[in-house]
Amino acid sequence: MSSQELYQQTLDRLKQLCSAAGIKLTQQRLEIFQGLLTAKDHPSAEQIHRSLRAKLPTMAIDTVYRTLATFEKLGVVKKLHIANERTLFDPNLENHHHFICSRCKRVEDFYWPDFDKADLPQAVSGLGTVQERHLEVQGICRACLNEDAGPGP
Amino acid sequence: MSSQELYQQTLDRLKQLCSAAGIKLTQQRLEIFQGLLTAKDHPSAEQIHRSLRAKLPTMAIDTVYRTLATFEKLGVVKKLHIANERTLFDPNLENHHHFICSRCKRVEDFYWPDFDKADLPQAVSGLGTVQERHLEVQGICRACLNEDAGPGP
DNA sequence: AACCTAGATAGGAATCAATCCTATCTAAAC
DNA sequence: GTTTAGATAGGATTGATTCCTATCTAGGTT
Repeated sequence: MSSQELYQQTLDRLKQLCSAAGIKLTQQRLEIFQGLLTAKDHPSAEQIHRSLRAKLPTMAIDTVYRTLATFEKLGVVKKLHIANERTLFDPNLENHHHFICSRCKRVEDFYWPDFDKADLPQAVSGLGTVQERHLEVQGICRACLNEDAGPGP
Repeated sequence: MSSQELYQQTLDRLKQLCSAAGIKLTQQRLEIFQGLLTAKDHPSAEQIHRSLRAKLPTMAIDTVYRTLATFEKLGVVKKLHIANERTLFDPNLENHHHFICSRCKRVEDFYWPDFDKADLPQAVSGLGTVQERHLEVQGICRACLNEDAGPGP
């Protein structure tokens, strides 16, 4: 698929989402949407703002926050709150979980379909109805482990 | 056990923790420690500050934050980051998980020892070494469900 | 029991993410 | 093209958290 076609597909998808929600398809929303889809990690609002600055130098950070909040309602992103990190936005819509490096704070996705399907313990049903589950695993990532090992003496 | 004995036990525990870490046992640290142990929920720094104001009217909010950070290092509390909520501090040291009401944001603990012991999927070991796991379940709590039902017509 | 001193606190100032305000702009319906 | 409800820009504001520094104190010393 050409990049022209990819662009068209992206635009169509957002057009569809916006019209379904009854909101306008603005240049800003389109750009932020594209920025999210091309992001391979979990960007913060400020990262997105910075990455769009070259193309749209007048875009306000408030617009990024507002648009991300809108996208959250549309189900395009989910908020991520990691200790000592600013709020991150996850454009990965598939059901997934997070591995967080307690040293460098990098966040990696992983999948565990068997767990997603498994029953939760009795105790939980007593607390209320469940909408979703998210597993957060803390540890040290490969990169940081390699740093520890370092070059030999 | 009398409340006098309970107090003594609390004081001994903190004394031990502080001397092990080589830090001073101050009045403020003791009070915040006690406030945490008696809290049945997950208080914010400001809640703790408010609850101690009557007894220690000069305590600075900064001291609460600093002390909670110290306690986190000592392993006395864990930080909790819930969407759209201020940072909460969890004094529950047992291995446990959280049920978060997406409506009222109340956080409830639950336990799942079988899951704590279960193996994580292959994918995770590729990402790094695991230190801990925490399951976050979102849903609607009993109280909010009852509100929905409301009084009949 | 007064003395020392490294570490701790109080109080106010500063920071920083996030949101609000409002005049202006624009997508999209007519 | 006109209209208008909803959206944005840019600056101001809020609110949680942290920093600064003069003062204080826990806990070891004599």
